[in-house]
Formats: sequence, C-alpha cells, structure tokens
Amino acid sequence: MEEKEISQAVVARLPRYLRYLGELRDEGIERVSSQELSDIMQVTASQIRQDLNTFGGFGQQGYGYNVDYLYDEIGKILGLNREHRLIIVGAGHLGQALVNYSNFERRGFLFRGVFDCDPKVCGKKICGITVRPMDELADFVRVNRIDIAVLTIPKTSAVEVAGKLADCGIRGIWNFAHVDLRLPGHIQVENVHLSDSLMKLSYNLSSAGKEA
Amino acid sequence: MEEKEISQAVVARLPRYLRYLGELRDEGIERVSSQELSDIMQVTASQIRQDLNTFGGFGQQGYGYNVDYLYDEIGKILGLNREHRLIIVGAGHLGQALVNYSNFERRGFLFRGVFDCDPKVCGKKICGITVRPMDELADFVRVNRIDIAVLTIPKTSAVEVAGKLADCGIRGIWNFAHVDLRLPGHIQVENVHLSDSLMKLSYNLSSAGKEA
DNA sequence: CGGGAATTGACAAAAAATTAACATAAGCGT
DNA sequence: ACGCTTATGTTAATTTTTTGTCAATTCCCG
Repeated sequence: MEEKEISQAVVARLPRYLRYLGELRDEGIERVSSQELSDIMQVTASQIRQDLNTFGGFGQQGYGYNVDYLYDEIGKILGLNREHRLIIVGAGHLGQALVNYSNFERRGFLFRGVFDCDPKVCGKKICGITVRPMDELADFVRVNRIDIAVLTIPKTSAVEVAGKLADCGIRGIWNFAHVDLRLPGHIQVENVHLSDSLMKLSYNLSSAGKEA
Repeated sequence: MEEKEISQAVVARLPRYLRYLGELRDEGIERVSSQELSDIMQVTASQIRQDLNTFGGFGQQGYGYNVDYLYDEIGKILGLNREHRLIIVGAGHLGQALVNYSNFERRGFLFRGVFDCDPKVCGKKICGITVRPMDELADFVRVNRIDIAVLTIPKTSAVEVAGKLADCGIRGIWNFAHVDLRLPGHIQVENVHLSDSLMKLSYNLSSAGKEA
C-alpha cells in the first residue's frame, strides 16, 4: 500500500504533534494553523506541513487544520486505534514502573503478563498482574496473542530471551536492555538506551559554554 | 574552544561506539580498524572515521585504532572522566528504578538525593538514600553542588519544578516527564519520552508488511 | 632496512532532511 | 455573490548528513 518510504525522523515527530494537538483539544480549541502550531512547538511551519503531507492532506486551505480530526488521524497513523497486548519481561523496578504507568493502558497498550526468572518474585502480583516464571513465556505469548514484549532485563539474558520471543511469534520488542538485538527483519525493535541518553546529557554539559 | 558546531546526531552515536569498544576491550582485543568496527556495529566504516575525526585523530594509518585509547578518549568526550552529582525528583517506581541501577554510579553519575512531594514517602530510604520533602530541594542543590536533576514526576508539576531547579543553578535536567521544558539556554535538557518511543514502535508495527 | 599491504584522514559526491517560496483553493466579511 | 485574505499543499532551494574515494602515512614482513 504505502508507496514511498517514510523516514523514522518524521515518525519520531508524530507523537509530539499528537501531544500538542491533545492539549489544544483539551483547551477546547477547534482549529489551528501550521503557523500557530509552529509558534507553540518551536518547529518551522514548513516542517509541520511537510510532515503531515507525508501521510495525506489533513488540512484545508484558508482554514488550517481541525484539531480533533488531525488528532485522530495522527493517532491512527501511530496505530493507537488498535489495541496492543504487551508483556513485561523482567519484574524489576523498571518493569514495575512501566506496568504502573496507566497512561499506556489509556492508549490501548494493555499489559497482559509479567515474567521473571527469579522464583522468589514469581507468584507475586504487580498492579494486579501475577508474575510468571520464564518457562511459561513462549506458551503465554502464543495463547494470548501478544504483540509486544517489553525487555527490562539485564543485557546478559536479553539476547537469549529476545531470540526465544522471536521464535514464538512476537511482532515487536521494546528493548530497555543495553544491547543491540539482532532479530529477523519482520520483528520491530525500539530501543530505549537510558545510559546512552544520560551520556548525551553529560556531553552537552561538558561542551556547554565552550562554543562561541 | 570548540570551533565547529558538532551535531547531536554524531553525539548520539558516541555512546554506542563506547559500548562496542568496551566489549572489545573486555575480550582483550588491542586494536581495531574502522572496517572491523563497521562489520560488528552495522554502520559504514566511513561514518565511523568521520565521526571520530570530528573530535580529533585517534587512529593511526596502516594500524587502525587502539581499543583502550579510543575507549578512554570517547569517554572523556562524553564527560565520563568527571563525576556528576545527581538528584532524583519523584520517588515513584521509575525514580527508584534509576537509583537502583548501579551502572550509572559506575560511570560517575552519583545519586546524592531523592525528593518527593508525598509526605508519606519522605523519610523512607531508597537504595540507602533518604527521601526528602520538596521544600528542601533548592537548598540541597546549592549546598551539594548538584549538576543534574532527574525529573520522574507527572507532567503537571514538572514545569514548575524545572523552573525552581533552574533558579537554584542546576546545569542539566534528565526529563522523563511528558512535557517540553522551556528553560534558559545554558541549562541542558535531555528528554526521555517513553510514550513517544512506544508510539514509534506501534507505528512500525502497523506499517510493517505494508511496504514492498 | 626497503617495499608492499593496510588503513587512516581528508575531501568530494550523493543522498536525505529541512527550509523557503509560491500558486492555488477555501474561508470570511461585506 | 464577490473579492480579498488566509493558509494549505507542493515544488524548489538550501542545508545537513551520509557515503564513497583516494592520497598519504604507517606498519609489517622478509
């Protein structure tokens, strides 16, 4: 269907558009022009129009964009109209934090299971979900038709677990482990490398003030 | 000092170089060529050489790069030779997860305090650090010369707290709240917008299979 | 110690992303 | 209903980023 390749840079900006549009909507604002959005978001109006047009014409000349409509459309593009079934692998603090963060549920990301290799943790409940042992992982994914696995485990076991998940038909992996997963191309991997992010901040602290 | 502007894209790749070099070092490998790195990291050799040369010539013609040396140099560029003093604002699950993640400490990111607005949480200890009430925040930052504040609080309070932090001389903010902070230019902000990341994954799941 | 092999650093070319410009279509007021 | 204003969609220009190429330098083997 999709003709042209859409760059990840454009996709990465969509959630931010969605966020601002949501705020406008909550304020009861009906329409917005690319120039107004530009002022609020500190992005060029040209980029906004260009980005939106990658996916189709959502605006109207002389009028601008209807906030509600555009919000919904971007949501659809991002797949937020569908429900996603997720599991967490790794019931540590990070895993718990994600399960507890209710905003994901609100967006249709439904946590259906939590897994951990530590027998002491298994059986406990996190946010109403029982922690299961790792040997139930494969069956659970298949039976419950899990889309996305969230990897909040140490890098040492991440590669192995990711391989197992790939074998039982997972479609996407949200990877918090500090390794690059090499998986078949049909499996989508989104990395969240927190230490990389912190190092970037550290760099910018060091370099601040040097220039100019 | 720094003459040319260095793009954030280049900076963002440095931590990954560091990670792979660390692995090579741990395997006892002494030297590496850009081509070898290219094979391991799935990046063009040209980009590796170009990136490294942005910061100076770390290699030697006919030999390649010395793993130990390059590892150290990239570490220095990223400011990992200095110690950073951090505080966590928001003692929820995410805040706790970050305090507990010992790899940051190992890199010189030292958690010196945890703050929360909930009186029920204050006084408790997280990973050996006592949770303090918010009204002690400003003084603590000044007295302990805190570099970086980690914002793991809801968006509603994030803007206000960030402003307070700016006033008491914070240099960097690692922002996990789902808002864009507008702060004076000398304050570095590094955003980790988890829901944006998850939406990106969702998009890629939806679009997978459509193309070609 | 000399010559071929290896590999960087620098530069050039290509590709991608961003910004600017503008013709065109729709709204809005009179 | 008409024309002026507004603001999109689109194409073109510019800038940035990435990739390719190659001369120059260093290593390494005999």
